[in-house]
Amino acid sequence: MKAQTLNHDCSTCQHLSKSHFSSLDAEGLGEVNDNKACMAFKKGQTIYHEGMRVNGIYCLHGGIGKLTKLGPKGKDQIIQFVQPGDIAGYRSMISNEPMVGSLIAHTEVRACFIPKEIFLNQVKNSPNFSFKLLQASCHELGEWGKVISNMTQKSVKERLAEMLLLLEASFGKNDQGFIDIQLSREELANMVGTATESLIRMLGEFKKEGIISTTGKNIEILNTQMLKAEADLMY
Amino acid sequence: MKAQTLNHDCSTCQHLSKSHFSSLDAEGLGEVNDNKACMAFKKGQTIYHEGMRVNGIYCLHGGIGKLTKLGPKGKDQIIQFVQPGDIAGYRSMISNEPMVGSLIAHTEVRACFIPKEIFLNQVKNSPNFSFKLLQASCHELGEWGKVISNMTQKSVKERLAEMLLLLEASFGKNDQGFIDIQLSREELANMVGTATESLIRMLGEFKKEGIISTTGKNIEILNTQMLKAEADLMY
DNA sequence: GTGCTAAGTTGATATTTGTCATATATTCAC
DNA sequence: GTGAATATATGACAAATATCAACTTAGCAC
Repeated sequence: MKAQTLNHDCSTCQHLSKSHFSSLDAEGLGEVNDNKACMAFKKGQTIYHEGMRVNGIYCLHGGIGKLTKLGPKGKDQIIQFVQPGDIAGYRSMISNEPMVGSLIAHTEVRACFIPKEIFLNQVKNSPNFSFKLLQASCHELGEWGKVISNMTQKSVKERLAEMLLLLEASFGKNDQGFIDIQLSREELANMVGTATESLIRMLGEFKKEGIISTTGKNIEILNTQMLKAEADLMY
Repeated sequence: MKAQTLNHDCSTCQHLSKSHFSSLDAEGLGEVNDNKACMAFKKGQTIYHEGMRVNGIYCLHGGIGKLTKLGPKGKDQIIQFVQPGDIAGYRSMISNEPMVGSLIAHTEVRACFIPKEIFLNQVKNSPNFSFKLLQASCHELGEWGKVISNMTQKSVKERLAEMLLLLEASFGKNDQGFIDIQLSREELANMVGTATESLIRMLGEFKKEGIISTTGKNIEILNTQMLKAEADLMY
């Protein structure tokens, strides 16, 4: 197996088309490319900490990152996953606030660090890019609004059902039909906002009803319709 | 009492300085001013409905609006209040999605409707304005992130305590020391994400402990420190 | 004022969820 | 491989919260 070139070129990055950076012109992309620093992070490593002021953003091009937020009770809640093509940390950069969450390498992660000034230059100079970011953040606000009303109004079981559907939608299935991300029961529990034991019980119920099956950390959705019904989705 | 002029001028609007429109130049503001339509809404009236596609945004200059989101159980949850100087609906306009919530006049409301194309013109032509919006939406994302982890990890009592503090912070106190917004018990319950009866009980506990006092819909915070402790705020 | 309606309150009880203890399984260093 | 650490699972119980029913109060049209 050929070793992956660590310091690859943005213009030939296979994730460029999915990234906001695709709306930059050649000059802008060149500036980013010339000033970025490619980095590799081991599984479990913290890329940046909540509350920190970071001097740039990270653009993932390999692996999966997780954005976690320390809750008032000291539990780390997973707020969002970061996948190749996604950029992390731009919110804090733009609103000039500390990072609202920590970015952790959930698998081995490869990411480019782009210094704050270079990033802000693009925002300033490229109306296209800036509008793309604005669109993205507005879209995300809508999504988070849904999350808020789901979290406050749905039961744990409904939230779990919905989360499983969301995980399958964003990570897809692997060859064996399992959702293509590995999460511990504790992580699942933290995402849904419940105790680990409760989560295990509800997973068990779904298994008993034949809606899902699990092998270790692998989860397969057997009956999407029933799961949607459990999630109380009307759409 | 002199009747308020309905169709007032943006450039002399007393809320301009608090509004994102303040970052427009004279020409841009003029374009907005020439194309806006001032409107008045009675208490309880719906300004726009969730799921609708609206052809513009609303800029409040009088009264209080509430942004509500229909939860999966059919309960209307208040997601956010809209105060003079705030604009509502810009997210959907920019991400080109249906409105994520309904805007309801919580008191009598006066607002200007600014057509979509005029608004988007300013976004396109004024980098300042566009960046302000980007900053605002990024800031809001941070706030909503906090809401998500609070909602999922805190108890109802803690959430109520925090909400009371937030209400006082954003609406202030009136002459008699009451928080300067009137909300029904049901609305309070929906904001916190609990049943009305549960909310009443917890308000009762706070009263018994001397932390707050209530007269009808009026609520006064008697002991901010204790309320902060109840909210489990570490900051 | 009378009566009507909606909002607020309270108590009893059911349901959901969390906590603690403990058992079993899995992983990993060595 | 062995054993220690960690993750997963299950049961019993406690706490938090929702639901239902009844009742009281406040607001409002007439």
